Amino acid sequence: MVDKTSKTWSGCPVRFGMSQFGDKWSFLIIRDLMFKGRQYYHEFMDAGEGISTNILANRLADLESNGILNKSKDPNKGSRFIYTLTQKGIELMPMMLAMMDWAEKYDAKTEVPRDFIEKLRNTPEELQQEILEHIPTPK
Amino acid sequence: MVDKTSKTWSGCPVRFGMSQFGDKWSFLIIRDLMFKGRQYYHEFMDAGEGISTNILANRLADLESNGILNKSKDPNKGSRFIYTLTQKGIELMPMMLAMMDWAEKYDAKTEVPRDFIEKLRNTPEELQQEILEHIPTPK
DNA sequence: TAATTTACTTGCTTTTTGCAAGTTAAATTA
DNA sequence: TAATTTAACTTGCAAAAAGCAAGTAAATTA
Repeated sequence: MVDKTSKTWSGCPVRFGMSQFGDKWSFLIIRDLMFKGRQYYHEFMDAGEGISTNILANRLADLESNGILNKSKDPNKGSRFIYTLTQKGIELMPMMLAMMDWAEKYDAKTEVPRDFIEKLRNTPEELQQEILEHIPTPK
Repeated sequence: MVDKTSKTWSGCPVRFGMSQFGDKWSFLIIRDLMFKGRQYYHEFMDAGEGISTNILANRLADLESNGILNKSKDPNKGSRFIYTLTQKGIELMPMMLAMMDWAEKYDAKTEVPRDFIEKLRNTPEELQQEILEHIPTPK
């Protein structure tokens, strides 16, 4: 799990990042929210990564308590909750895009759509704006 | 447009990133190599994060086998090894800088030098070049 | 050549994760 | 309106990983 107890995180930004979202599952949840349009518990479960239900619940709670995502009732279906990125979460986009740029370069198997990667490298601001417009926000 | 169907990105770049450096300790080691000038085993141990020696050895081996860092004998002291970033590792810099930018914004306790953060936000290319010039490379 | 330095490895305990089954609350169906 | 289903978890236990302390091995220094 992400370390929350270490007294010594004050100071370093990388250590702060790790304490807020510094594990595999958190990154994948943020990816789902930011690029895949997923916003329900079962959608994260069914994303195909193999996350366990207790771990998903734990990470969602951590990310919420860190102010990276927001949990609210689905107005159209009261038995569901909707998870969305907060502004703080949305602003992780440059980091995520930088990671994707790197991965596309070094992993032959990575399959980011061609026009996505071209926009990322040629007109990143435009791409970010476009993604932003498609990210659901809490109403 | 941004993909939301989850069918594409079968080789997901975020997942690839996680498989290559996706844990707290790996990020901190990369930070040490990239920004702190650390390059010896004992320097990572003494960085003050509290990493265990077996975990450090494991992460260094993983990062090396993933081609992110390079291990070689210290020509000046044969009982030491020198760890340096490869080109692949160096190219994680934009991601690391994006994380630092975010953390500086959201963590009151983060203490990135003011001119560093200003350069990061105003002339990022220049900053990257500057950092690059200070990163030790394998001889 | 004996002691020391540096970089690990090993064995054991504790913590975290993964897996399966169980629970709860809201919505749908009978 | 009672019974079933759906969605989002929680719980308990086994397995894996991390943390801790002590030990080892290859150079280097005395």
